[in-house]
Amino acid sequence: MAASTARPVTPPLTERQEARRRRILHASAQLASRGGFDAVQMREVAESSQVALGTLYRYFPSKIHLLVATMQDQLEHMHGTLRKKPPAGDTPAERVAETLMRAFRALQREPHLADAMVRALTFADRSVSPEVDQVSRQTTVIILDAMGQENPTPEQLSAVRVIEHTWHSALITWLSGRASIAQVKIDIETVCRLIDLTAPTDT
Amino acid sequence: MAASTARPVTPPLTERQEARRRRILHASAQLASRGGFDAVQMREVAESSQVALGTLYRYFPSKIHLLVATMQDQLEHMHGTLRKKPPAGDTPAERVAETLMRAFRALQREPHLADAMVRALTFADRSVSPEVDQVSRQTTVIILDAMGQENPTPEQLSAVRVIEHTWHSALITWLSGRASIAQVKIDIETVCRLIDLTAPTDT
DNA sequence: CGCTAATCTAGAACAAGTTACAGACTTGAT
DNA sequence: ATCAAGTCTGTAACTTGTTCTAGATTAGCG
Repeated sequence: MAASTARPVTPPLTERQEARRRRILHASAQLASRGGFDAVQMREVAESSQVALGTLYRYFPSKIHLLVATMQDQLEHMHGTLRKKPPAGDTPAERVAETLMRAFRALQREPHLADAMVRALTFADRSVSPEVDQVSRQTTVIILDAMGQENPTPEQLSAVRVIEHTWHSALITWLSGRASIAQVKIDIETVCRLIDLTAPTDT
Repeated sequence: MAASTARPVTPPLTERQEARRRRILHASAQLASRGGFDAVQMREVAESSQVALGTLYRYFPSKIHLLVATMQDQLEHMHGTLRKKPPAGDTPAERVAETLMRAFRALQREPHLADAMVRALTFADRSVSPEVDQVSRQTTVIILDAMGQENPTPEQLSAVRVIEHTWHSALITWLSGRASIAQVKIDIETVCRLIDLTAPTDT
């Protein structure tokens, strides 16, 4: 089972197609950076990226797909950036918390973009599951990286999932103005303690 | 401070108005129970509840407001139900996990309704913050109830917030088919361990 | 009862996501 | 170079959330 894990239907894009795709993602991020989720209007994205509306929909079958893809794109960036300066904490919990806080600070620099991406991510329905899952896997990798765990136990994977849950939901409460930055920090630090709970138990 | 904690602008409703409000919420829940978020169409809600579209919007200024209010409504129900049979676990963590799993099973009985409510909750923007906050407070009360904690420490409140984060986000992953029921159970149990971490520490 | 303000109704109108389609352009193979 | 298949463009249409308006109804008050 699980022959091709990723895109089942991605006949390699030509150069111009790749360029179109980039233009679209760029326009999406740009519009999102201004007014957040609402400002990413499909007609505007099409116009900004010099592509017909129908073409936009051929590349990204819905606004949600587009924004989730935008998030994938940004995540890759971020992972690259984070790799360069690995977190310095002594314990896995500290390093994960530090990593997430660093990501959080990056999001704070573009709160509108964060709004668009995170709202899309949590609003996505089943039709976007593969893409959302991809984002989730990418996030998992980042967290495991920070933990410095090569072979996580199932227990640790649960902890990582819970951390991701908290991460997404805490972002939402922050974006909708119901939690302060300080509170998000506390929540992240709190949930990261779960790692200590599952880390040195056995072997 | 905090004179009127709740609705600042709620001149008491007449009987007929109260009835209209109930009809609307009922129609909303009913439509949601069928097709989830998408099936709750404002025109249909208006028609089902025998109210003009404009009136619907006077009562609930957006679809999201309506669905969040529907969730408040359902939460009250649930809180009542949960009260009757308090959880039987020995530790606070067990009792909270048991309570949430009970709530989860209730949601499983109406997955479409759950979809509509949870999607609305996480998609809500700042304009719905008061209402979403109300839901959050209600959830907090339910969890604290299960813990049996009268005077939670700030640390415990953080743990509760993290549990709520996990609860919402885990529901989302389940609703969008990216996590199984078993996985949600594990995540809930995992995060509830945080309670042990913060419970008997001091005093 | 009769008045006035607020509320409700029916329905049109508008906004943005999505779909549909006819014609022009590209691509790849021969 | 030519042809067929697949893409892209421009544009209109459709859907559903939201807003607006004019006229009916209701509620509270003298």
